[in-house]
Amino acid sequence: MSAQQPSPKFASQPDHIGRLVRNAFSHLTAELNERLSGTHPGVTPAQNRVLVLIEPEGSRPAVLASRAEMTRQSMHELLMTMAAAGLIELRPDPTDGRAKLAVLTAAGWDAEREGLRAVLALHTHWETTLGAAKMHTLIGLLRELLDGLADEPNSTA
Amino acid sequence: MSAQQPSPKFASQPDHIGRLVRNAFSHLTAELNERLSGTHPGVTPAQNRVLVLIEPEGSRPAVLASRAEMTRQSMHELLMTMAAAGLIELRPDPTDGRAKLAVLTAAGWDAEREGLRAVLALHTHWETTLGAAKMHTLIGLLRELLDGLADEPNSTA
DNA sequence: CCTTTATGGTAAGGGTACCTGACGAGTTAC
DNA sequence: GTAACTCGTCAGGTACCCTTACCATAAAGG
Repeated sequence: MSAQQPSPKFASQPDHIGRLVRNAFSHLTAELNERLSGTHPGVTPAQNRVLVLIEPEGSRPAVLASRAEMTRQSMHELLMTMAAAGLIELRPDPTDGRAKLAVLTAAGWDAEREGLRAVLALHTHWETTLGAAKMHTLIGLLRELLDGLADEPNSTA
Repeated sequence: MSAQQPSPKFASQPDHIGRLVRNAFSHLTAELNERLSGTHPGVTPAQNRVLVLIEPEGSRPAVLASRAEMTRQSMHELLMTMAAAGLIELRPDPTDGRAKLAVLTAAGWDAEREGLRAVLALHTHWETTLGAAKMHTLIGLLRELLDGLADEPNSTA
Protein backbone atom coordinates (compact mmCIF):
# COMPACT_ATOMS: atom_id res chain seq x y z
CA MET A 1 0.00 0.00 0.00
CA SER A 2 2.24 2.76 1.19
CA ALA A 3 4.70 2.29 -1.61
CA GLN A 4 6.06 5.81 -1.66
CA GLN A 5 7.37 7.94 1.15
CA PRO A 6 10.41 9.40 -0.53
CA SER A 7 10.61 13.00 0.61
CA PRO A 8 10.26 14.22 4.13
CA LYS A 9 7.03 16.01 3.08
CA PHE A 10 6.28 16.64 6.67
CA ALA A 11 8.95 19.26 7.12
CA SER A 12 9.01 20.30 3.49
CA GLN A 13 5.82 22.26 3.77
CA PRO A 14 6.17 25.56 5.56
CA ASP A 15 3.63 28.35 5.64
CA HIS A 16 1.96 28.61 2.31
CA ILE A 17 -0.70 31.17 1.56
CA GLY A 18 -3.45 28.62 2.09
CA ARG A 19 -2.42 27.78 5.59
CA LEU A 20 -1.87 31.42 6.46
CA VAL A 21 -5.27 32.55 5.33
CA ARG A 22 -6.90 29.57 6.99
CA ASN A 23 -5.15 30.27 10.25
CA ALA A 24 -5.99 33.93 10.10
CA PHE A 25 -9.60 32.95 9.59
CA SER A 26 -9.44 30.58 12.54
CA HIS A 27 -8.05 33.31 14.74
CA LEU A 28 -10.71 35.65 13.48
CA THR A 29 -13.65 33.41 14.28
CA ALA A 30 -12.18 32.25 17.56
CA GLU A 31 -11.60 35.79 18.75
CA LEU A 32 -14.97 37.04 17.60
CA ASN A 33 -16.70 34.12 19.24
CA GLU A 34 -14.94 34.85 22.45
CA ARG A 35 -15.69 38.54 22.36
CA LEU A 36 -19.35 37.84 21.73
CA SER A 37 -19.75 34.95 24.10
CA GLY A 38 -20.47 37.16 27.07
CA THR A 39 -23.06 39.34 25.44
CA HIS A 40 -25.37 37.55 23.05
CA PRO A 41 -24.53 33.90 23.47
CA GLY A 42 -27.05 32.70 20.94
CA VAL A 43 -25.85 34.77 18.03
CA THR A 44 -23.80 32.55 15.76
CA PRO A 45 -21.29 33.81 13.19
CA ALA A 46 -23.65 33.08 10.33
CA GLN A 47 -26.42 34.98 12.04
CA ASN A 48 -24.11 37.89 12.64
CA ARG A 49 -23.32 38.00 8.97
CA VAL A 50 -27.01 38.16 8.19
CA LEU A 51 -27.71 40.88 10.73
CA VAL A 52 -25.63 43.45 8.90
CA LEU A 53 -27.35 42.63 5.63
CA ILE A 54 -30.83 43.50 6.81
CA GLU A 55 -31.92 46.97 5.82
CA PRO A 56 -33.73 49.27 8.22
CA GLU A 57 -36.96 48.96 6.26
CA GLY A 58 -36.70 45.18 6.32
CA SER A 59 -35.36 42.81 3.70
CA ARG A 60 -36.76 39.92 1.75
CA PRO A 61 -35.26 36.52 2.48
CA ALA A 62 -34.52 35.89 -1.18
CA VAL A 63 -32.59 39.16 -1.42
CA LEU A 64 -30.64 38.34 1.70
CA ALA A 65 -29.85 34.91 0.31
CA SER A 66 -28.35 36.32 -2.84
CA ARG A 67 -26.46 38.97 -0.89
CA ALA A 68 -25.01 36.31 1.39
CA GLU A 69 -24.43 34.03 -1.57
CA MET A 70 -26.43 31.13 -0.29
CA THR A 71 -29.63 29.39 -1.24
CA ARG A 72 -33.06 30.66 -0.27
CA GLN A 73 -33.49 27.56 1.84
CA SER A 74 -30.35 28.14 3.88
CA MET A 75 -31.31 31.72 4.49
CA HIS A 76 -34.79 30.63 5.39
CA GLU A 77 -33.46 28.30 8.09
CA LEU A 78 -31.15 30.95 9.42
CA LEU A 79 -33.96 33.46 9.58
CA MET A 80 -36.28 31.03 11.33
CA THR A 81 -33.67 30.48 14.00
CA MET A 82 -33.08 34.18 14.36
CA ALA A 83 -36.80 34.81 14.60
CA ALA A 84 -37.09 32.17 17.30
CA ALA A 85 -34.24 33.89 19.12
CA GLY A 86 -36.07 37.19 18.90
CA LEU A 87 -33.45 38.91 16.76
CA ILE A 88 -35.74 39.54 13.83
CA GLU A 89 -39.40 39.57 13.07
CA LEU A 90 -40.93 38.16 9.91
CA ARG A 91 -43.90 40.07 8.63
CA PRO A 92 -45.73 39.77 5.33
CA ASP A 93 -44.61 42.12 2.60
CA PRO A 94 -47.51 44.47 1.89
CA THR A 95 -46.41 44.89 -1.71
CA ASP A 96 -46.23 41.19 -2.54
CA GLY A 97 -48.48 38.50 -1.18
CA ARG A 98 -45.85 35.79 -1.52
CA ALA A 99 -43.01 37.63 0.10
CA LYS A 100 -42.10 38.38 3.66
CA LEU A 101 -39.95 41.03 5.23
CA ALA A 102 -37.31 40.33 7.83
CA VAL A 103 -36.97 43.31 10.15
CA LEU A 104 -34.63 43.70 13.07
CA THR A 105 -36.12 43.79 16.53
CA ALA A 106 -34.57 45.91 19.24
CA ALA A 107 -32.59 42.86 20.32
CA GLY A 108 -31.49 42.42 16.73
CA TRP A 109 -30.18 45.96 16.56
CA ASP A 110 -28.35 45.40 19.79
CA ALA A 111 -26.83 42.18 18.55
CA GLU A 112 -25.75 43.82 15.34
CA ARG A 113 -24.11 46.66 17.17
CA GLU A 114 -22.34 44.22 19.46
CA GLY A 115 -21.07 42.35 16.44
CA LEU A 116 -19.70 45.45 14.82
CA ARG A 117 -18.15 46.50 18.08
CA ALA A 118 -16.46 43.11 18.33
CA VAL A 119 -15.05 43.44 14.83
CA LEU A 120 -13.73 46.86 15.72
CA ALA A 121 -12.12 45.52 18.86
CA LEU A 122 -10.56 42.75 16.85
CA HIS A 123 -9.21 45.25 14.39
CA THR A 124 -7.71 47.25 17.22
CA HIS A 125 -6.19 44.16 18.75
CA TRP A 126 -4.59 43.03 15.55
CA GLU A 127 -3.41 46.53 14.82
CA THR A 128 -1.75 46.61 18.20
CA THR A 129 -0.11 43.26 17.55
CA LEU A 130 1.14 44.05 14.10
CA GLY A 131 1.60 47.78 14.22
CA ALA A 132 -0.56 50.40 12.58
CA ALA A 133 1.56 50.84 9.47
CA LYS A 134 1.85 47.15 8.73
CA MET A 135 -1.81 46.63 9.44
CA HIS A 136 -2.62 49.32 6.93
CA THR A 137 -0.40 47.64 4.37
CA LEU A 138 -1.96 44.26 5.09
CA ILE A 139 -5.47 45.57 4.63
CA GLY A 140 -4.49 47.29 1.41
CA LEU A 141 -2.92 44.14 0.04
CA LEU A 142 -5.86 41.97 0.97
CA ARG A 143 -8.25 44.39 -0.63
CA GLU A 144 -6.12 44.57 -3.73
CA LEU A 145 -5.92 40.80 -3.93
CA LEU A 146 -9.67 40.37 -3.55
CA ASP A 147 -10.39 43.09 -6.08
CA GLY A 148 -8.01 41.43 -8.49
CA LEU A 149 -9.59 38.05 -8.01
CA ALA A 150 -13.07 39.46 -8.37
CA ASP A 151 -12.17 41.07 -11.66
CA GLU A 152 -11.21 37.79 -13.23
CA PRO A 153 -13.85 36.42 -15.54
CA ASN A 154 -12.99 32.73 -15.31
CA SER A 155 -12.76 30.14 -12.58
CA THR A 156 -14.52 30.66 -9.28
CA ALA A 157 -16.68 33.53 -10.38
CA MET B 1 -40.09 46.67 17.72
CA SER B 2 -37.64 48.35 15.38
CA ALA B 3 -37.45 51.47 17.48
CA GLN B 4 -34.05 52.67 16.32
CA GLN B 5 -32.59 53.06 12.88
CA PRO B 6 -30.62 56.23 13.34
CA SER B 7 -27.44 55.97 11.31
CA PRO B 8 -27.16 54.75 7.76
CA LYS B 9 -25.09 51.78 9.08
CA PHE B 10 -25.52 50.06 5.78
CA ALA B 11 -23.16 52.26 3.85
CA SER B 12 -21.06 53.22 6.84
CA GLN B 13 -19.26 49.94 6.95
CA PRO B 14 -16.54 49.47 4.36
CA ASP B 15 -13.95 46.73 4.22
CA HIS B 16 -12.79 45.96 7.70
CA ILE B 17 -10.20 43.34 8.45
CA GLY B 18 -12.85 40.82 9.41
CA ARG B 19 -14.61 40.99 6.10
CA LEU B 20 -11.35 40.91 4.19
CA VAL B 21 -10.04 37.82 5.90
CA ARG B 22 -13.39 36.13 5.61
CA ASN B 23 -13.60 36.88 1.92
CA ALA B 24 -10.07 35.72 1.34
CA PHE B 25 -10.96 32.51 3.08
CA SER B 26 -14.05 32.12 0.93
CA HIS B 27 -12.02 32.59 -2.20
CA LEU B 28 -9.51 30.12 -0.90
CA THR B 29 -11.97 27.34 -0.23
CA ALA B 30 -13.95 28.00 -3.38
CA GLU B 31 -10.86 27.89 -5.55
CA LEU B 32 -9.46 24.81 -3.86
CA ASN B 33 -12.77 23.03 -4.14
CA GLU B 34 -12.90 23.80 -7.79
CA ARG B 35 -9.36 22.70 -8.44
CA LEU B 36 -9.97 19.45 -6.65
CA SER B 37 -13.42 18.73 -7.97
CA GLY B 38 -12.13 16.99 -11.05
CA THR B 39 -9.68 14.72 -9.34
CA HIS B 40 -10.76 13.29 -6.00
CA PRO B 41 -14.35 14.36 -5.58
CA GLY B 42 -14.76 12.66 -2.25
CA VAL B 43 -11.91 14.35 -0.43
CA THR B 44 -13.36 17.09 1.72
CA PRO B 45 -11.41 20.07 3.06
CA ALA B 46 -11.26 18.63 6.55
CA GLN B 47 -9.94 15.36 5.19
CA ASN B 48 -7.34 17.20 3.18
CA ARG B 49 -6.15 18.90 6.30
CA VAL B 50 -5.80 15.56 8.02
CA LEU B 51 -3.96 13.97 5.13
CA VAL B 52 -0.95 16.22 5.51
CA LEU B 53 -0.79 15.52 9.22
CA ILE B 54 -0.32 11.78 8.88
CA GLU B 55 3.28 10.71 9.14
CA PRO B 56 4.77 8.12 6.82
CA GLU B 57 5.02 5.57 9.61
CA GLY B 58 1.40 6.13 10.53
CA SER B 59 -0.10 8.33 13.21
CA ARG B 60 -2.30 7.75 16.21
CA PRO B 61 -5.76 9.30 16.04
CA ALA B 62 -5.31 11.03 19.38
CA VAL B 63 -2.10 12.66 18.15
CA LEU B 64 -3.78 13.77 14.95
CA ALA B 65 -6.65 15.20 16.96
CA SER B 66 -4.38 17.37 19.05
CA ARG B 67 -2.42 18.42 15.98
CA ALA B 68 -5.61 19.42 14.21
CA GLU B 69 -6.93 20.97 17.40
CA MET B 70 -10.10 18.97 17.61
CA THR B 71 -11.52 16.31 19.85
CA ARG B 72 -10.59 12.66 19.58
CA GLN B 73 -14.15 11.93 18.62
CA SER B 74 -14.20 14.35 15.71
CA MET B 75 -10.93 12.97 14.44
CA HIS B 76 -12.27 9.49 14.88
CA GLU B 77 -15.26 10.23 12.68
CA LEU B 78 -13.10 11.87 10.08
CA LEU B 79 -10.76 8.90 10.02
CA MET B 80 -13.61 6.43 9.74
CA THR B 81 -14.91 8.29 6.71
CA MET B 82 -11.45 8.42 5.20
CA ALA B 83 -10.94 4.73 5.84
CA ALA B 84 -14.25 3.97 4.17
CA ALA B 85 -13.13 6.09 1.23
CA GLY B 86 -9.91 4.11 1.01
CA LEU B 87 -7.64 7.04 1.78
CA ILE B 88 -6.20 5.55 4.93
CA GLU B 89 -5.95 2.24 6.66
CA LEU B 90 -6.38 1.75 10.39
CA ARG B 91 -4.20 -0.93 11.86
CA PRO B 92 -3.52 -1.81 15.48
CA ASP B 93 -0.48 -0.21 17.02
CA PRO B 94 1.95 -3.01 17.83
CA THR B 95 3.43 -1.04 20.71
CA ASP B 96 0.13 -0.33 22.47
CA GLY B 97 -2.84 -2.62 22.62
CA ARG B 98 -5.31 0.22 22.94
CA ALA B 99 -4.00 2.35 20.13
CA LYS B 100 -4.34 2.25 16.38
CA LEU B 101 -2.28 3.68 13.60
CA ALA B 102 -3.69 5.58 10.66
CA VAL B 103 -1.51 5.03 7.61
CA LEU B 104 -1.99 6.47 4.16
CA THR B 105 -2.93 4.11 1.37
CA ALA B 106 -1.69 4.68 -2.16
CA ALA B 107 -4.91 6.56 -2.84
CA GLY B 108 -4.26 8.62 0.27
CA TRP B 109 -0.82 9.60 -0.93
CA ASP B 110 -2.30 10.55 -4.27
CA ALA B 111 -5.00 12.63 -2.66
CA GLU B 112 -2.49 14.38 -0.48
CA ARG B 113 -0.30 15.21 -3.41
CA GLU B 114 -3.28 16.52 -5.35
CA GLY B 115 -4.17 18.72 -2.42
CA LEU B 116 -0.71 20.17 -2.16
CA ARG B 117 -0.61 20.67 -5.89
CA ALA B 118 -3.88 22.57 -5.69
CA VAL B 119 -2.54 24.81 -2.95
CA LEU B 120 0.52 25.49 -5.05
CA ALA B 121 -1.59 26.33 -8.05
CA LEU B 122 -3.64 28.66 -5.91
CA HIS B 123 -0.51 30.35 -4.68
CA THR B 124 0.66 30.83 -8.24
CA HIS B 125 -2.68 32.19 -9.27
CA TRP B 126 -2.83 34.71 -6.46
CA GLU B 127 0.76 35.65 -7.04
CA THR B 128 -0.05 36.34 -10.65
CA THR B 129 -3.04 38.43 -9.64
CA LEU B 130 -1.28 40.46 -6.99
CA GLY B 131 2.28 40.49 -8.23
CA ALA B 132 5.18 38.57 -6.78
CA ALA B 133 6.54 41.37 -4.63
CA LYS B 134 3.21 42.24 -3.06
CA MET B 135 2.42 38.59 -2.55
CA HIS B 136 5.68 38.20 -0.72
CA THR B 137 4.84 41.16 1.48
CA LEU B 138 1.36 39.85 2.13
CA ILE B 139 2.65 36.47 3.20
CA GLY B 140 5.23 38.06 5.44
CA LEU B 141 2.64 40.26 7.09
CA LEU B 142 0.21 37.42 7.62
CA ARG B 143 2.91 35.29 9.14
CA GLU B 144 4.01 38.13 11.35
CA LEU B 145 0.46 38.75 12.48
CA LEU B 146 -0.15 35.10 13.28
CA ASP B 147 3.15 34.80 15.11
CA GLY B 148 2.32 37.87 17.10
CA LEU B 149 -1.13 36.58 17.99
CA ALA B 150 0.24 33.19 18.92
CA ASP B 151 2.73 34.76 21.30
CA GLU B 152 0.04 36.43 23.31
CA PRO B 153 -0.67 34.67 26.56
CA ASN B 154 -4.26 35.77 27.10
CA SER B 155 -7.54 35.47 25.23
CA THR B 156 -8.00 32.81 22.61
CA ALA B 157 -4.99 30.76 23.54
C1' DC C 1 0.01 -9.13 42.40
C1' DC C 2 -3.43 -6.11 42.51
C1' DT C 3 -5.66 -1.92 42.42
C1' DT C 4 -5.95 2.93 41.19
C1' DT C 5 -5.40 6.24 37.66
C1' DA C 6 -4.55 7.71 33.12
C1' DT C 7 -5.13 7.11 28.29
C1' DG C 8 -6.79 5.18 23.60
C1' DG C 9 -10.73 4.25 20.85
C1' DT C 10 -15.60 4.47 20.25
C1' DA C 11 -20.92 4.47 20.78
C1' DA C 12 -24.74 7.73 21.44
C1' DG C 13 -26.77 11.88 20.75
C1' DG C 14 -26.74 17.10 19.41
C1' DG C 15 -26.15 21.19 16.85
C1' DT C 16 -24.88 24.53 13.12
C1' DA C 17 -24.56 25.58 8.55
C1' DC C 18 -24.96 24.53 4.37
C1' DC C 19 -27.14 21.79 0.09
C1' DT C 20 -30.81 19.78 -3.69
C1' DG C 21 -35.44 18.84 -5.13
C1' DA C 22 -40.22 19.51 -5.13
C1' DC C 23 -44.44 22.15 -4.33
C1' DG C 24 -48.31 25.37 -3.53
C1' DA C 25 -49.51 30.10 -3.57
C1' DG C 26 -49.18 34.56 -5.53
C1' DT C 27 -47.46 37.71 -9.48
C1' DT C 28 -46.43 39.01 -14.04
C1' DA C 29 -46.51 38.79 -19.09
C1' DC C 30 -48.68 37.61 -23.13
C1' DG D 1 -56.86 33.77 -18.74
C1' DT D 2 -53.36 31.08 -18.74
C1' DA D 3 -48.36 30.21 -18.89
C1' DA D 4 -44.14 31.32 -16.83
C1' DC D 5 -41.90 32.85 -13.14
C1' DT D 6 -40.77 33.83 -8.22
C1' DC D 7 -41.61 33.44 -3.18
C1' DG D 8 -41.40 30.93 0.91
C1' DT D 9 -41.29 26.39 2.63
C1' DC D 10 -41.31 21.11 3.48
C1' DA D 11 -38.48 16.98 3.17
C1' DG D 12 -34.35 14.91 3.28
C1' DG D 13 -29.24 14.86 3.17
C1' DT D 14 -24.09 16.01 4.04
C1' DA D 15 -19.93 17.90 6.38
C1' DC D 16 -17.90 18.96 10.46
C1' DC D 17 -17.79 19.90 14.75
C1' DC D 18 -19.18 19.00 19.99
C1' DT D 19 -20.12 16.68 25.01
C1' DT D 20 -20.85 12.65 27.74
C1' DA D 21 -20.12 8.13 28.85
C1' DC D 22 -18.05 3.47 28.48
C1' DC D 23 -14.75 -0.15 28.03
C1' DA D 24 -10.16 -1.96 27.30
C1' DT D 25 -5.43 -1.51 27.91
C1' DA D 26 -1.34 0.50 30.20
C1' DA D 27 1.38 2.45 33.84
C1' DA D 28 2.35 3.30 38.60
C1' DG D 29 1.68 2.55 43.52
C1' DG D 30 1.26 -0.05 47.29
